[in-house]
Amino acid sequence: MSAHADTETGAGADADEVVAELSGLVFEVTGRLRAQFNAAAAELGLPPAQALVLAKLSGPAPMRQLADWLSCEPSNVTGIVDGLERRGLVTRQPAPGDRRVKHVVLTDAGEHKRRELDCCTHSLARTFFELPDPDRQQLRDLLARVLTGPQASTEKAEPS
Amino acid sequence: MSAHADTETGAGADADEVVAELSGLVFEVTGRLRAQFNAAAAELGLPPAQALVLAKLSGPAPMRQLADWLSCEPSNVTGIVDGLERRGLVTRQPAPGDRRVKHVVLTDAGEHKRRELDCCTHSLARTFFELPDPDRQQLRDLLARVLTGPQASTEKAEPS
DNA sequence: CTCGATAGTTCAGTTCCTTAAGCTTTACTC
DNA sequence: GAGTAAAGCTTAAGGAACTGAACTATCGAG
Repeated sequence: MSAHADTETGAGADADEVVAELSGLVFEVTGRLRAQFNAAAAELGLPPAQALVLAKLSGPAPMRQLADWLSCEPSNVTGIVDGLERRGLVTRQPAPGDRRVKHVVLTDAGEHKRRELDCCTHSLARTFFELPDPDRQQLRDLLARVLTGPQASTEKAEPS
Repeated sequence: MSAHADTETGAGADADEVVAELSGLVFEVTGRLRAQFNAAAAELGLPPAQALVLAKLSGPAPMRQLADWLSCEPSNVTGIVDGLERRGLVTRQPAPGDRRVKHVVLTDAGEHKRRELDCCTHSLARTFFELPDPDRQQLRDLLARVLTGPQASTEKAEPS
């Protein structure tokens, strides 16, 4: 793999190579994860995107927010929510205070299905990230820091 | 959150909670990553799945292998490769030795586009995983271990 | 040679997703 | 208050992704 182990850092890597490897790994991980999630969703009779929405939907949320969650156009959300509604898992309710917005809310069946899906994804994560406990916590912390962005990472102790 | 903090591990977590958090984080990370990758692909005039194939395709590979990479049905691959062929990025060539299989091989334009895409994904990974170097290496190592599966994870020091 | 498995394709049908209108309701401005 | 811009959602048209079933062609083993 590392044809030019030029530096003597021990781990055999300048930053670019680490990034390249990371890129490849992330590709692979997300690919497998997506496949397994889709399979789990299909098991419950749900298409991928609809399952994704269901998983995210804890309380009533406006359509617009779903579009943000999915990083897609609002017009797309219409179809996905249509699907969920057809399956009886959500309903559209007029939002109080602003008659433009419609809130997507879970039905009882939707709540139930959501719990099932949640259970699936957790057990999926449990078997997928088959690591000793401390490593799992470390992975969690690293990912959390990645999500919060480059923020308090350079400073070690905040100046209080 | 942790209603039953029964153990006193200090980090406030029994394994289930860590897994639950990990599940949520991974959801978020993969979602954003997918969105950014799709955007980068669109920048190069490529639909997501075709970009995915292009990124994976280093040498000639039979259709079947692509299906495995994408975790999808072979019939789906036909369409995706049709798209890449229409764009002049790959060609289908009969495999020597077995006249059933067709190899998907990059054209010159395909090689070029692939390099562009590679460059994009690397710079994407670089900015997405904005962490100090040692943390980045650690993340890489953890992901690598996740991919290789539950194998030499219980032992700490390899005998080498 | 015949059978059964394997590699690809085609076809029909669903889902996802985007752009470009359009409609209704709000918010801003004069 | 009237006029206008903006926001939230929907519709319509079209491309791309994906599956399942049926089909062709090839390979391998008996």
